[in-house]
Amino acid sequence: MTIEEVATAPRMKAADRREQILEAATAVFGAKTYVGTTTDEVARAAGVSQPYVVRLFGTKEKLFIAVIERAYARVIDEFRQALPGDVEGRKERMGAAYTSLLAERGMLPVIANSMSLGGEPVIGRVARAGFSDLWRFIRDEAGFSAEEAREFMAIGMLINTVIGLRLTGDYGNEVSATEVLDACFPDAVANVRTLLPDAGEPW
Amino acid sequence: MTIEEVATAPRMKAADRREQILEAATAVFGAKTYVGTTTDEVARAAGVSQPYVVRLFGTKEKLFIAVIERAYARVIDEFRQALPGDVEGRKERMGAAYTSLLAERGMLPVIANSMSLGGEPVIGRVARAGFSDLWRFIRDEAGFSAEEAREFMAIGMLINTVIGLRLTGDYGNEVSATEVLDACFPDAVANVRTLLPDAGEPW
DNA sequence: GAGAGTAGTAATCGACTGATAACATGTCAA
DNA sequence: TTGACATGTTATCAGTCGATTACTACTCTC
Repeated sequence: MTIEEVATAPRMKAADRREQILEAATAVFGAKTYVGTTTDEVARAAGVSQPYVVRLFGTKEKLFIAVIERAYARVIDEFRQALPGDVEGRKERMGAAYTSLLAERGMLPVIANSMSLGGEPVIGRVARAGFSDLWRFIRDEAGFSAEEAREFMAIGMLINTVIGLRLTGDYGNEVSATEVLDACFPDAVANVRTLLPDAGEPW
Repeated sequence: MTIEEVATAPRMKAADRREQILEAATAVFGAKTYVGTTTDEVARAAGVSQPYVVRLFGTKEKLFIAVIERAYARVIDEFRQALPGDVEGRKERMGAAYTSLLAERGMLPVIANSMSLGGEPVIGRVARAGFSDLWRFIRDEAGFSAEEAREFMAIGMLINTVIGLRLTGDYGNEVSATEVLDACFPDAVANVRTLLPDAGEPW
């Protein structure tokens, strides 16, 4: 049995396979949006057949809901890990925690995408709940004031925009992109750019 | 010839019909995203047949590009009208100008949607150009510093999120939503809510 | 070692969608 | 008024996608 075969070996335990599919789905949904993604693309990214994806999650909608619930939880978890330490540096640490999630494919884009689906009856509810959880964490656990929370979230949304637009590819070539990136990622532009393969499709 | 017939009367001049379709398309694309919208929905919203929409604009993609170019231009135009007057109040006037665009169905959502389509080869380029135009206007014509521009844009993106999530429906019922809305629309919450029919689909 | 549950695939289908083709009707200049 | 062009429509198609069905193969327990 070769290593490659092990990587996509069949007969994985269902829970593990679920997690593997969720990770793949996050990447694909993040790159191509909820509506723009086919269950077959998710399946191939996860190395399983399309019907299996559907059967494991019921419907494409339920799969997406699992993806964004996992994503919101992941962000909050990452924020929580950034809490300990001096209070003055807390905001910076949490900001760094957020951008560090760029390394996890689709994690941020999928959240951004969910925030434009408020019109969807089911997904909309889940997305609003996720947003609410996020906001409450920042206010209650992180102890931000309403103004601080607004500013922090606002910058986060701007970062999402920069990611969604793939502005990183214009860094250095286009004045606006360069300025925005410098503004969003104060001293981490070089680092961030290594995480974002420019025009590369699947984040 | 009845008035109703006049309203959707045939034989409109092509330029007018184009504009009418663009307006309808903005509303529909704004409510259901680019990928999630069918050319037939746009056609019915505009009161014409689906093939005619396709023939007037070539493809669905070209139609969407026309929609977002029009939307970015509209926003900048609205900002420009807010420039005259004392410099101190400029930022507030521009903010009000932005939220006033909520009255134009789909205008803001369509821009928000375009900003998540950076991965699309053609649309992505147009969206980045629109964003760049916006940024340059704020920096050069409005005279914002880089920090001011970042903050202004960031709040704008947060507003887009609030809109996309349909958070307004939770105002008063849900603490997070109430706080965010109060933070985003300082003294215009009541006014803004009249512009946003809560759970209503087509913004 | 057998059989029952678990993990997975191949085949297929109905519904939808963007686009095209063919055709119809209104308008305007000469 | 006529004919050429502009403004539209109906009918239809080829491709795509989520979901279902029926089947196979592995694995673990008793």
